[in-house]
Amino acid sequence: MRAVLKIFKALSDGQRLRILKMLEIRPLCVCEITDVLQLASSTVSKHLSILREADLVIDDKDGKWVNYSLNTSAREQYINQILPLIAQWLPDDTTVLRDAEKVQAVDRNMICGV
Amino acid sequence: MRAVLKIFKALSDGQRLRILKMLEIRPLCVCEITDVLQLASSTVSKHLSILREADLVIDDKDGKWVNYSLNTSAREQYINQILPLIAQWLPDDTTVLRDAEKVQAVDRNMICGV
DNA sequence: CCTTTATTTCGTTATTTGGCGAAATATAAA
DNA sequence: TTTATATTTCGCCAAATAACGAAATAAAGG
Repeated sequence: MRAVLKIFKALSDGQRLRILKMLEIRPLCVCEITDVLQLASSTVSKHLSILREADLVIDDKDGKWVNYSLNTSAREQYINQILPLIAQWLPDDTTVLRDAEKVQAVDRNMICGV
Repeated sequence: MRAVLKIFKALSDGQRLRILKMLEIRPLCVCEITDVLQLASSTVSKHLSILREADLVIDDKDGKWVNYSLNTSAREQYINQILPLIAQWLPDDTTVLRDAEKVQAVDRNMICGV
């Protein structure tokens, strides 16, 4: 039950849902997500660690960047079953749509460290 | 997004997950659930109202009793998709199994108002 | 080596949440 | 109508959570 609870707790926050929906588009680094959500980078980092602890996302170190992506090949069935559900949810949510547009436009070399 | 968040928040508590797993067996009244979870009835009532607000359960008034059951015919797809997932999760969880045994044995006329 | 950039960790604060008991409500039974 | 039972609402407290900024860590580039 511990694992399931961790997953639902991770999913029960608006910012983290937004992050997951953004990651459906493509992998993102912390500062790209920070730019979209308009939160402190420490806050975004914390959200990502909660998603990672729940096995919903994985992180990939690439030089000074850490790329986060959906854990689409998780060992746990919970993740394999819930991520596809979320992927088909909220297609018309205004916040999610606006975030998606921002993700399309964002370039990490432009926005990070400005 | 509000509706989805409500659902995930409702699911992100251990006692509420236990309640949902118990309701998979059969509809239950507040005092039966109170007996299994060993919480104050006011606390159980609050948990049930959160599950009801999320549309995960429905309540049926029957005299002095209020029977709660899974909302298996919800209008929202979120509910229709997530309840079956939860139904197949945690089949071997010790707490869930112990709760299930208690539900089998419980008789509202015996335990309520003792 | 030193500086810059990206990220994480830590400490603090405000808000939310889960728990209880007492009081209020509703219904059944006497 | 009075009493008993089931449930909900309310007010309170303790614990958990989301947010921030500052400090620590890690890697790139001069």
